Amino acid sequence: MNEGTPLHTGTFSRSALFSGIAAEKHAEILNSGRRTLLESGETLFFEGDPAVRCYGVQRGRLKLGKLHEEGREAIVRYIHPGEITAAVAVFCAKDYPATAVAVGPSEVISWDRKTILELMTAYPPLAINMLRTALERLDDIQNRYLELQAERVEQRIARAVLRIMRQSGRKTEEGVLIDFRLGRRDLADYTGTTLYTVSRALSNWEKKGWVASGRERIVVTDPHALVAFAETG
Amino acid sequence: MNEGTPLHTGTFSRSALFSGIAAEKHAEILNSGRRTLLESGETLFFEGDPAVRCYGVQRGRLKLGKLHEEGREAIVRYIHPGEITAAVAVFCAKDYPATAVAVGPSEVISWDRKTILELMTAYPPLAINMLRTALERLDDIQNRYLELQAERVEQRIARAVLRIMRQSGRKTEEGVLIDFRLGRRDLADYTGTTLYTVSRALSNWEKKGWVASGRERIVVTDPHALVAFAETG
DNA sequence: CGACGCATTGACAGGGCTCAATTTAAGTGG
DNA sequence: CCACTTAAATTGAGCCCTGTCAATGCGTCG
Repeated sequence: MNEGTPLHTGTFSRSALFSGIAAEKHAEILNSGRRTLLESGETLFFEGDPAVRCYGVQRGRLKLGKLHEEGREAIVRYIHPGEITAAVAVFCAKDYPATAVAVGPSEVISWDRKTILELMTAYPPLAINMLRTALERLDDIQNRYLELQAERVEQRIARAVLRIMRQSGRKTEEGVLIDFRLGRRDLADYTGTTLYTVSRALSNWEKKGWVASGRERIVVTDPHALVAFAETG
Repeated sequence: MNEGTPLHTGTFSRSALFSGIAAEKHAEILNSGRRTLLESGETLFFEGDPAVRCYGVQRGRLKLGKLHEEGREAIVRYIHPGEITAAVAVFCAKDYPATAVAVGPSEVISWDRKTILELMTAYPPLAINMLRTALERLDDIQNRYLELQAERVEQRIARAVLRIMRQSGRKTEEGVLIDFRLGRRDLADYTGTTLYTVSRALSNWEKKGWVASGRERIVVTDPHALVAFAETG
């Protein structure tokens, strides 16, 4: 699963989060956090008030999900290296009923509420950068909200595949491979549909030669065609 | 339209945005912005890079909408007094294809990118407070995203009415009145459905005695029943 | 190699969108 | 104050997309 070159790379310690902050301060900020290794499938919880922490992903990938009564789960987003998550849990006092599952072995750095607030007061650019990423996500989810309202399922699935591909694609000779285990069920939970509909869409695209898919594995063989479909319906 | 007592009040100058900042600095921050009066129906645009500004609502109410090809509009949220909007336009360099329409006569204060960044660097709590509200909205829209995925339309409409009621309700002897012009079409754009479906839902609830509605006017006569319906389906 | 989990495919039903025709209410100008 | 205009709301009929359920196939991992 390591062939090909990634379209997009990110490392936490030199992410946009630290722009505007002197390089020698990075280490200080990183050291005030706690490093944790996660094995594939391990779950992080964000509930339990005093102990809430926010997490930066160093290595690996987290699947941020939220439950909505009766077992129906939705995937809110994937958290890639260089990104931070669960800030909501830290800043909005109330419980944050979400869970993050490690997709593959991962490494995270976490801070408790008090520490992160002190760091932000000490380094205003840190607060501003966190604000920027929060706003980017707000924009992202607002767009997905619009799509969910206005577009047909198959179109939404196409957009989701493309979005994930841009974040986690590896260029291979076959096409762009999504380089982590992504099942039909995951895509369904991410786009708000059922695994059956996702399966039908993929079969459909496979016939047209736009993708090649297998068990928890998707390769986009004709990105242009898929983009065209995503945009015109 | 002024009978009854509001459930919820807000003024910009003493909003959560300024918590942790010395009172005498409020005026300084407010004065570095530009005051604008809007008449009902007037529209703000957030595109046009150099001039982008973010807006705080002093008085009145803004309807934040986003277009999605072919005239289909979605209402992202209502901005109430004490809240700020269009921070996305300021922080994420790209265009923010959204518009805010004044619902009733309104007054806003706005800052350009440079000014707001300087203010946040000078007053770290300002950045932290903006981060907090951004995260609250992120949480809000994530929840609505889940609802859109998991719930039936009628249930979503109920949640929307309740949400708006909590923000903009006035207690009258008839029930809780939503104190601004809110048409079927608005509710439909807010919940991702059609005005026909909204109309049917309201007719339905009217028969049950949960609401009393008229032209661009909704009174929730039995909030408990509506809450029960919103939560159980 | 066997068993479990993931994926595929078909049949079916129904929720909600679309379109069209009316009715009701608000606003406007004489 | 009333007639007129215009926009909002209601209601019905039809149909399509997509969720649901069931049966089967297949790839992986223990």
